[in-house]
Amino acid sequence: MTTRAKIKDIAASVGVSPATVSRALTGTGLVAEPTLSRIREAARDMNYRPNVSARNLRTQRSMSVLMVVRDVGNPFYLEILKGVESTARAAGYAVLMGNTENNPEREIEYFDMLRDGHADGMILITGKLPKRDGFAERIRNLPVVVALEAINGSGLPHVMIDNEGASREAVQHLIGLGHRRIAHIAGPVPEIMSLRRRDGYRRAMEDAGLPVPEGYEPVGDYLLHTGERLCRQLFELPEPPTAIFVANDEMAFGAINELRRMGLDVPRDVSVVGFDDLFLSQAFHPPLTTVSQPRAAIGQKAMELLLHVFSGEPGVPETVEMPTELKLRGSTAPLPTNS
Amino acid sequence: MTTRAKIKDIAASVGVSPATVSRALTGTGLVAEPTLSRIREAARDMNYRPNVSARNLRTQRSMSVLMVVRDVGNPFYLEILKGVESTARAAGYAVLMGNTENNPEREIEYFDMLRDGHADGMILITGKLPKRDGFAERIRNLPVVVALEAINGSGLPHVMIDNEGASREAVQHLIGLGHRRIAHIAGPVPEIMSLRRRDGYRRAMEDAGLPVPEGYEPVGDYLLHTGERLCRQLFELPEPPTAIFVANDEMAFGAINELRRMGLDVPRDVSVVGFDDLFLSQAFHPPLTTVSQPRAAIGQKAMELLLHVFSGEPGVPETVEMPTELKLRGSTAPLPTNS
DNA sequence: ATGAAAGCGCTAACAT
DNA sequence: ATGTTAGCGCTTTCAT
Repeated sequence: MTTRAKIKDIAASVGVSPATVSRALTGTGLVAEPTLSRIREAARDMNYRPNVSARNLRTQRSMSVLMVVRDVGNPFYLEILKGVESTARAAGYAVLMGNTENNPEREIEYFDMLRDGHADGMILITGKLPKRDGFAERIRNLPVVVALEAINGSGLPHVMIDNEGASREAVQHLIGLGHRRIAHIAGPVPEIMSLRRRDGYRRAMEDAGLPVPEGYEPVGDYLLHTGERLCRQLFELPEPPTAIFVANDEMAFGAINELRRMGLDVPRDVSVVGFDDLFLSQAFHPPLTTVSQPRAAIGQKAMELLLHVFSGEPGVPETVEMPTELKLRGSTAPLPTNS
Repeated sequence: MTTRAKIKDIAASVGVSPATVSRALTGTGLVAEPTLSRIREAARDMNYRPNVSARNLRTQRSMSVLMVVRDVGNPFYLEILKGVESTARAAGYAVLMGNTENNPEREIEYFDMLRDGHADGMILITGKLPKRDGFAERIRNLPVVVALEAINGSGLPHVMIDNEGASREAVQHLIGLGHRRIAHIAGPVPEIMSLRRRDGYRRAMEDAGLPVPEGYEPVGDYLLHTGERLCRQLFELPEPPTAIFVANDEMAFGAINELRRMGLDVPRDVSVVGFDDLFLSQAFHPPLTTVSQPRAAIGQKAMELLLHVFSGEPGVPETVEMPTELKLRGSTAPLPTNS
């Protein structure tokens, strides 16, 4: 490994000034044809690569974006990352991944990275901001786009799905199958996303004139075992449900496993609908009927929004809503007429 | 957002030279106590953050590492990333994620990023290197660590599991349950990892004096539907197996679903063992008996190896082997004695 | 169309 | 213990 070639080396080798080499290689200024080719050739021969630190220092941009999630270990975010990444790459940006683990300190660290020049912009998928005084104001004009979960009153552009509408559709599907005793296992309830999904459930029930009995809306935390526990709880009620709309797939898996343990068959005895359409939802038994989110498209859109912000052009939309799709699979069935 | 404070501004405000400020803030040189505190205070007041481009340009390091996988969408890599990330952070490094999608061109791009100064080192989890002439030689001395899959003859340090030993143990478990007709659904076979797992299967069979009949080693590609297809194929053989060792969980899910479709019960009629211990393997029905890899620990170890390389100290081990664990769950059962 | 020169913000010799 | 100075590699005025 010889020492790295610098722009000066190319200049010397071709017999021009460093400035000309820079112009030729960045394609910005005009360089005459005989010189241009010779410079490009020399660069290739010498295996030249521009030093990003030097370039970034000079141009005051890093050509990187930061995507911050609350848990890198969650496969859900990966498809979003894919969408972000491909769009970013196409525009010449690298993507850095950040992981907050729900720790506000770490969120702040990532905002700091933005200010450090580590990245030119950020895509936040964390559902909340650090509760520092004046934090929301301080970041209002930072190049940040929020994905997946709204952040109350942050004023930042965000790309979302219609959680309430999608939930309503899911519950309407159950109602259409003849179910009347439909329960909802909710997500962690102070969070906007969980509330929206529960709103959708309530709305569908109300529209159909169906009651939501006491105990039909247990609150969970999106984790497998909680799905099991809350499902058991539902079936200890005097009038257990015949169908459950669960706020995410992971808890839905738990619920289905618990039903099986209780000797109930899904979908014959109980119908279950999830939300997310995880990688394995169709491999599950029974294949899960669930709300599918266009994850890659959400990532793509978020990155497009960020590029729009970068461009400095006006008219960045504050909210972009992406369509969802209710995937009808094997975990839902008509209510037997004699039930 | 006022304009960003620079080191010069702090120097002016405190009444010292920029060099002193730098020394105080980096903690490197000794700065006397009255000055030190005043500088720190001023930095905090002015909300100072060092410009990374400038620092990197000067120090010739980026304090970032690159973790490159072949598919960010695969949840399997996430736990590894977690291990890498926490270790990297503790050492002051940021982690960049790269995604090759099995495209050699993109792999080369990431190697280029290393040379660009984008990152100081790289953790590769791709199982192969671009087949450029002389590529292996060119990178031999680069700060690169390979994780999870060996790269034949790359000479790079790598952290692995004992694929052969773990597979052997898995098959021995089936043998111990009384199974004799044991098949193996393999991974893509030119790849080392698949070969090792198959070797482990063969070794266990041979040690037990069991035959591997024609057609008992179909070759797959780690995908769900392939698991289904190859499983069906196995049961079209004159003597179908009573147990299957599948090279990864995803194909194992497919196999189990296919068995159910064929009216066979797992584990009553057929036992199935997987490899990976995915997030949902214990939520699956039946819960999958499988080989668990210490993913976070693998990531952590890989990063530690990279830090060792950075340190310039000798004695970087070429291979580190991490322990696996066979998780006994519900997809395996003793062979009925009258079978 | 090309060159000369300055400077992005920081750190590290070298001096004192 | 602190200041002076130079320079990391690049891009970009400003000349010509």
